Parts: sequence; C-alpha cells; structure tokens
Amino acid sequence: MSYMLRNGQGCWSDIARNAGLQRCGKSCRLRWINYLRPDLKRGAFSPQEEELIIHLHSILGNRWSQIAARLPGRTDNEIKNFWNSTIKKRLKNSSQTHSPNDYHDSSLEPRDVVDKINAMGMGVGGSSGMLLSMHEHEMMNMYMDSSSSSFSSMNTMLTSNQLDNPFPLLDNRHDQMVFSLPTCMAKPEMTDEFDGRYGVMGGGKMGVEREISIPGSQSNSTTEENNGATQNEYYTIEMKNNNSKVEESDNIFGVGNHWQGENMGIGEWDLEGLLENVSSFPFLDFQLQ
DNA sequence: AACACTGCCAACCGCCTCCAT
DNA sequence: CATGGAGGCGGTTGGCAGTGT
Repeated sequence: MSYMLRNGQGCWSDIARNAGLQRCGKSCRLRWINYLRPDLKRGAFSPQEEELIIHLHSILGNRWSQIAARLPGRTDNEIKNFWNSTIKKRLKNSSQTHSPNDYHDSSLEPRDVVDKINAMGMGVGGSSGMLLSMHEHEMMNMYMDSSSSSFSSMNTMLTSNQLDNPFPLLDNRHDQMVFSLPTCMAKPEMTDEFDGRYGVMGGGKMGVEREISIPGSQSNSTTEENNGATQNEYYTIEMKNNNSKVEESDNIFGVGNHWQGENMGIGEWDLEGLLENVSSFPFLDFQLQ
C-alpha cells in the first residue's frame, strides 16, 4: 500500500518486485483493487446501492466490473459477493413464496428463464420474432409476479444475454408492449422492506396491470399511428387500472430515447444510453460518475 | 462448552483480450 | 501472422466469524 501511494500504479509485476513482495503482480493488483485502495467505501450496501445494483445487473448481467464502475467506492468483487450471497438469495426466497405450481422448474432463476427462452430461438432477429408461447409467457409473468420485484424481474429480461432483445415480452403482433412497472419507478418512495422497495405489484395480481406502449423499433411497427406521433417524439404509457392514460415525454425507465435512434435496430440496443440514465434515479443519495 | 451450520468476503483460478515483439 | 506477457474479468473456493442447537 505504501509503495502504491508513493509511486502510483505501474506495471504490477514491477510493483511486486520493487515492493519486495513475494507475490505475483496479479495478486498485488487484486489486493490493491479489492482491499487496499484508499477510495474504497467500507461497510454494508445502502438500500440505494442495492437498488442500483439490481438495476444495473438487469441491464449488464454479470458484468461486475462495469457495475462496479458505476458504484463509487465499490469493487466488482464486492458487488459480486453481495449479489451472490444476498440479493440472489432474497430474490430466490421471495419467488418461493409462490405456489410451486406457478412454474415448472423452481431451480431456474429469472435469467435462466430468459436464457431458456432465448435458447428456444425467440431472439428478435429470428423468424419467430418475440412471440412467446403461453407457457413461456406464463413463465415470464410468473417471474414478474414472483420474484418480489417486478422491477428486478422485469429488468431481468434485459440481461446482458438479452441485449439483442431487451424486451422479450414485446409481441410484434400488437402495438403495445406489456409488462409490469416497478413500484419504485412508479412511485419513487422508499420503504424499509426489500419486497416493498422492489415492488410487489404483480401484473394483475393486485389488479394493477400497467401497459407501456412503446413505438416498435422495427419497420413493420404500426405504433406510429399513435396520435400520429413519430417514434422519436414520445412513448405512450397506458395504465390499465382506472383506464387512465398517461403520456410521458421522456421515459419511465430512465432509458431516455435511446431505443429510438434513427438507424438503431433493436439489436443495436444503446446500452450506454441505458446506463447514462441510471444516474437519474430520483432516490439515489449520490451522483454517479 | 462443544459442535454444526451458515453467511460473508478475500483470494485464487482459469480464461480472455490486448499489445508489443 | 504467431507468440508471450500483462492485465482484466467472472466463477469458485476456503477461512473465519457469528449463530443456532
């Protein structure tokens, strides 16, 4: 540590040698990054950090280093450990509160379902488009309902494996994409309970199903008929309950207009755009870099 | 008090990419 | 173009502390 503070980062092999350590450079690097760095934040993850990790994980998948890059003072290792030991378990436990008959393979994690569906050749580029059989659709909805987090499970569908198809539930047969909105996004208030934070607003379960209509990014989309608006102008959000209709000029996921780039097909999902807007989380107690 | 169990976390391992030669 | 070293990354392991029995 003192060597690093004195000389700064250089070739790790040299550092190991010059500092008189019986270690390989790689080991030194790891020790510095994960433990010795003075800018590391110690202690438990805050609820806001949890929220952000879940959100980022839904976008980036297990790209811990990229997630860590957006959490000041946290390391990829730390986040990975936190995810594997805490969040994953919590999501799993909460999903088990539902009937085992709700879905067939309880060992599956949300991502597994996504992978499974992906493996079924339901990628957006495929001829099958994004049509889900009733079974798969039920599986997906199940995760929306069951993971205790409509937010995380919804976003689970945006995993790294899904970057080509960020919205697997988007059914090209319809003008509207249907999925549940996270409670925390619909109402940025925080509660103490994990389940509360991440939303127990299961689609339909509480009679609150929300539909989000997003102009399709594909040429055969008919959504531009929406009030004659072009897809660059706004997204329509339909709340099924109360039959109310809300139109948002910006976005609801902090996604911005990143899915509507001029030449951007859905397979060219603007990940950076997604991530840029993570910092716009209203309840973050810190600004992201 | 002793033992088993569990959770956390630092460290290790193997693979990959990048880059200089 | 092939090769090797360095760095980066994600998955996994093992030790330790805390908790339960």
